[in-house]
Amino acid sequence: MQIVPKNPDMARARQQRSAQAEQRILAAAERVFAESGFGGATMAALAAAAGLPAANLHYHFGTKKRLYEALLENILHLWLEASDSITADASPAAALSAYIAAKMRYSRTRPYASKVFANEVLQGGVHLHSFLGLELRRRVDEKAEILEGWMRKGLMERVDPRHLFFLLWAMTQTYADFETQIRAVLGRAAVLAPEDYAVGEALIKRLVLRGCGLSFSETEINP
Amino acid sequence: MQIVPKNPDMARARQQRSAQAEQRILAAAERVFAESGFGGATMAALAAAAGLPAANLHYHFGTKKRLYEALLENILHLWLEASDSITADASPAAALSAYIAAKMRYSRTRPYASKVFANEVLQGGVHLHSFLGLELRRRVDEKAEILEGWMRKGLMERVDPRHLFFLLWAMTQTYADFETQIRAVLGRAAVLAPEDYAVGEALIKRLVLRGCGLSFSETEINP
DNA sequence: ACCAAAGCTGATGAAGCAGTCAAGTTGTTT
DNA sequence: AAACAACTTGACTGCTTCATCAGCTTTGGT
Repeated sequence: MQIVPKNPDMARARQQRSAQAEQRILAAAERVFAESGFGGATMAALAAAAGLPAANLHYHFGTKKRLYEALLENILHLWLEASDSITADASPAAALSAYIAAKMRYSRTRPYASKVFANEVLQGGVHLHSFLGLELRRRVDEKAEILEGWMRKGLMERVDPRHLFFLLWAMTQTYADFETQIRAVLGRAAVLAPEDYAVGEALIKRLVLRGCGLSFSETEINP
Repeated sequence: MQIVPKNPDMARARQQRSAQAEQRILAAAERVFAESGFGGATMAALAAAAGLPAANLHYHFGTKKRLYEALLENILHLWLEASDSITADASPAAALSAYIAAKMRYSRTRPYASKVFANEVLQGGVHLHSFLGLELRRRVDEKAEILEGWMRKGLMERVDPRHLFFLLWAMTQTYADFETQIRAVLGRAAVLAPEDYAVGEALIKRLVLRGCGLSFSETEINP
C-alpha cells in the first residue's frame, strides 16, 4: 500500500518486500487490537509488536484507523469463506457438520482475528455497516434459502434458518472469543487442549443436528 | 464510596444521595464502556453521559480504572445469579429452560452489561482472574455436579456439562453482544423486535433440550 | 446560628498520544 | 554510474487525556 504509487512499472521485488512488511504489521496488529481494542491499542504497542518503528507503520498505512480497517477487511474475508460448504446439492447433516468444523478451525487457528471481529461488532460495528447490511446479509439470505429448500423437501425439520446461524456462530466463536473463560473453568493453564476443541465441536454438532431432526453420530460424518 | 469515611455516625440521607450519584455514574459508564471499550472511553465521555463534570467522577471513584472495576463487580453479580434455577431437585428440562430464559432476560434487559463483560473476557480478563478461576469455576463445578447427578439417574443423556454451559452462555449472550449483527441480518432498523428474542429463546431451548435427550415443546414448560 | 465534614467543580499540570517531516538509505531503471 | 523513486526512521509537534487541587457550596449535628 504505497501512499502514492506513481510508477505503473513498479519493481516487483520491491513491491513484494513492501507487501511482506505490511503482512507482518497486520499480523502483529491482529494480536494487539484483540488484546487492547482499538482505543486501547497505541501505535507504539503496534510498532513494538511488529518489530518496527512507529513511523514505519504510518508510512504503510497512514493512520491507526486505516491500519485497523485494513485488518478488518482481511478478517471479513475469512468470515464469509467458512460457509462455502452449504450448497443446495449437499446433504443437510454433512453441510452443517462441515460448516461447524470450518468455523471451529477458524476459532482454533485464528483466535485473534475472531476477537477483533467480536470487538468490532460489540462496539456497534461502525466500520462494518456495509459489510453486515449488504454482503453478510445477502450471503445469509442465500444460505437460508438453501436450508428452506431442504425443509420443503423434508430433508430436515422446520427451523428458522437465520436464528440457527446466529446460534451456530455464537457456539463456534465462543471457543475463540471466550477462550479465557473456558480455560479458567476447565482449569487449563496456558491454552485449551486439542481435545477441548474436539469435545466442543462434537457437542455443537450434536445440538445443531438433533435440533434440526437429523441423526448425529460421534464419528465423522464427512471424511 | 467516601474517600475517607471518618465519622461512624455519618448522616444517612447524605450517604444515600452520594450512593445515588454513584449509581447514576455506573449506569452511564455501563453504556460508554460497552460502546467504546476501556481504552476508548474517556473521562470526558463518561462524565457527559452521566451529566456531571469529570472532576465529580474522580471524586467518587478516584480513577478511571477503579470506576471500571466497580462497574465490573456489579456485572459479575448478575452473571452468577442467573444459574439459580439449577438445583438437584428440579427436573432437567424445567431447570435448563429456566436458566436459558434467565440468561435471555439478561441479554434483553442489560445488553450493555453483557457487552462490558464480553469485552473484558475478550481482552484476556485481567480484572477477572480471581472471578473466573475461583468464584465462577466453583459455581460451575457445583452445577456440573447436579447435571451429572441427573445423568446417573437416567434423567438426561450423558453430555459434558461444562461444555454444555459454554454453549448455552454463548447462544444466549449472542443476543446482546452480537445484537448489531443480528439486527443487520434480519433487517431490523433500531432494535430487535420482542419476537426475535422469543424465536431465539425457543430455538436455544430446542437445541439444548434435544441435545440432552429431553423432549421439547414450543409452549412454556415452566409457568 | 454555627461549624466541621462531605460534596462539588473550574482551572491546571504532567504524561502520553497520533501523526508529520526532513534527512537519510536502498533498490531499480536506463 | 547516474538519476530517481520507493522506502525508512529519529526527532519533533500539537493535541488529548487522566488526574490533582484549591477553593467553593451544601448538609446535618449541636
